[in-house]
Amino acid sequence: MKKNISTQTAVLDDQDAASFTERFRRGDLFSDQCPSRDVLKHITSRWGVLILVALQGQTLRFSDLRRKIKGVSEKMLAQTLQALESDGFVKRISYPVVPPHVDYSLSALGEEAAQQVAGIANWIEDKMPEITQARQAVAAEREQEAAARAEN
Amino acid sequence: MKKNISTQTAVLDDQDAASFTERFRRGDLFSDQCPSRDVLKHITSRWGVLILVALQGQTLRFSDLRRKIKGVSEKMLAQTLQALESDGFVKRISYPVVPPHVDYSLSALGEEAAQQVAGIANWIEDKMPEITQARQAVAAEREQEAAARAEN
DNA sequence: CAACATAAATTACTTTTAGTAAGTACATGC
DNA sequence: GCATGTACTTACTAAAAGTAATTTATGTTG
Repeated sequence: MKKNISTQTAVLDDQDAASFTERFRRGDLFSDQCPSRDVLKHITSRWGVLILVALQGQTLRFSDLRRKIKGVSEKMLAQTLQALESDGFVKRISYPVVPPHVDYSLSALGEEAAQQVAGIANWIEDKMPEITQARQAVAAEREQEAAARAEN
Repeated sequence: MKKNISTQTAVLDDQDAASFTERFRRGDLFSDQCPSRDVLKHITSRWGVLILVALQGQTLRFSDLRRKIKGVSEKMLAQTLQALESDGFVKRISYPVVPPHVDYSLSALGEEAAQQVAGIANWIEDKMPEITQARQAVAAEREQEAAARAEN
């Protein structure tokens, strides 16, 4: 933490400190250091989104998830599941058998989060043709500009 | 691409190749290599979410965004804006004046995307107290388990 | 007239994160 | 006694993000 030099800044910092807890109790994603940023990070992480959508309304084993979410490594799957578990979105139930058997499912909070990210996921899948078209249009524009710059 | 050894796998690969375009025309986020994965990456990237929400319904300059989104570096802001522009979500208008003036706003497609991510953003901010509680509960559980393991 | 400020980047460099491949534990079937 | 299946973990490498200084062109200040 920064040391205060003048009395005035000290007072200002104290006001900040007083509102700090209150400001972060309800999340504020535009604020640096707000814990909600970590939650956003976990939920919207590359594999977090897909895990949440995959587990919506169903229980799956580790290997099921690995098969369903094409391209995820065991390391990242385990890591992301642990992050989501820490946030209370994912429930992990381990049966002490050999070979191991571990079930993953969503908590009530996790199902809510999953609905939100499913919104994005479905929107992207739906609009993918439009997006592809838009990407090509932007790329074409850029080429034209590049050609115009080359003439000078 | 893998070389086919038997005729049978060749046929299977041809089927895959035939359906490849069709399978990816509409996005499939669970498929590896589907272009929709890149779009998801851009939209749900650490700063992508915040940029989309910040630009919802309004035009902002580069420096406005930098001020609004606390903690973003100039490099990452520029980089993420470029990615979102490539996907056709963000419109960039540069006025050739000194000092430079560049306006950023959302396209129709971008506004739709922003609505989706705003859903997550608002949900997190709303539920942050609950999430904080859940996290503490999970942390407490883990400590208990750790203590139980230590007894053995 | 030289120094400085300004907005929007970009570049070089460091640190953090993600990806890859191999290893671990233990019972069961061949 | 060696391969198999499951859910991880670990060591290493590649990629991405963070940090700080530099760029560009011009108008204002001293």
